[in-house]
Amino acid sequence: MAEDTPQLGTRERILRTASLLMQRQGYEGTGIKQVSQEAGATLGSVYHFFPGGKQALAVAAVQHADQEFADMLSASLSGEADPAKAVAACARALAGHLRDSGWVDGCPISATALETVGRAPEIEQAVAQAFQHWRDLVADTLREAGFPEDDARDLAITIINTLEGAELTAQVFKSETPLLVAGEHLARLIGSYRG
Amino acid sequence: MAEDTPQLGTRERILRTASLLMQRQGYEGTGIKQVSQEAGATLGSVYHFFPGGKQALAVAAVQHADQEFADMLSASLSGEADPAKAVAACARALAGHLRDSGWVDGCPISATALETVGRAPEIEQAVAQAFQHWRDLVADTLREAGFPEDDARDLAITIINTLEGAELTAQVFKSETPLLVAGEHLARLIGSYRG
DNA sequence: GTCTATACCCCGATAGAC
DNA sequence: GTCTATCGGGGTATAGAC
Repeated sequence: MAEDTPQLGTRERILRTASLLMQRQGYEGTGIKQVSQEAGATLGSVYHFFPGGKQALAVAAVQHADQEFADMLSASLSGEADPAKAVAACARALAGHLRDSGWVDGCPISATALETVGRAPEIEQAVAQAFQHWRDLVADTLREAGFPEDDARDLAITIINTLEGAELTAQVFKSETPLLVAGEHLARLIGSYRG
Repeated sequence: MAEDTPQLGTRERILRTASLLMQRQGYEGTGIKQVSQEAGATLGSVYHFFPGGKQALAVAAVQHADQEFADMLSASLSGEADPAKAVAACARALAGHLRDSGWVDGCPISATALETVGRAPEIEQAVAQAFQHWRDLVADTLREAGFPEDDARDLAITIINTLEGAELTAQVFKSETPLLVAGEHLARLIGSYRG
């Protein structure tokens, strides 16, 4: 675990560590003791900042990951004028990042999502908000490029879904191919609405 | 938990129960004691049939889910002559099944996959084999419909990925929409290769 | 093959001194 | 805000009678 810059506040360090560990190990696989140790904090501090316990920590970690991923998404999407090219570039960026991490840093919240769906409503809601947030960023990009409202909304749904699935598959196969192919297919799909 | 038909062998009961629980709760969230209880077996029986412990049980459960899902996929794909329509029908079938389960029975192995990727090689390999198996079924369907080898292979990758991501998203939003939209977009993508 | 008992460990959570 | 000690429970896994 990378030591975070020491001038970071304790709460922030706990949050980042929890978010990273839950990305890699999921909700059930991540212990509060492990979070406190790798964050360089004590167990008491964790419960001081997150009195709601593990669930509250997970909600905050998901929200933190939401913002981080949204920032990366925005940067990727604004790099190209053509949204089809922008989405393909985004897929390539995700593939590179995944490979650089040794195939462990995929979607920051999908493991937690799958473990808690239908079983921990507060976490589930935070996950839904994140997905909706990312969708909206994509839909906005499409709308600004001139796509009609309905097409933009539907395309945004599929774009996020497909990247999600491709990232999972890329992790399992330890290969960039699923993400790269997904990027090209999504560009093709977007292009098919242009004609 | 539905009581399985009692004439089923103990090993088979354990396997089905483990597969179902890991589908809903993931690998880390599913305990061997819970599996044994809900399967109507004793803890000793579980270790009798799966001396490798929890990891070996998970590998067998993933392989079991692989076969079950492959059967459902084959049935869906062979229901329509046009592969574009067949994939859309498959998405609708998944959506209906997911809804009927109260949004808990999504992809049977993705939770386990995300929790164990890079951390439990044997389970990871079983997951990769399942994904490859499903891909091959789709690729075969496309090839039989006259698609060139390369296109069939790439399309199969994206089709499985997209269904995977759409199922996750449908669970989180408790809505059939992501799967239905994915089905239509995949049909459109397949159609775009028809010239 | 089935069952019970148990060893050993780590989990989430709390209490209370500082 | 930080830290230590600890509680109660559940986790995986094993031993050995039947």
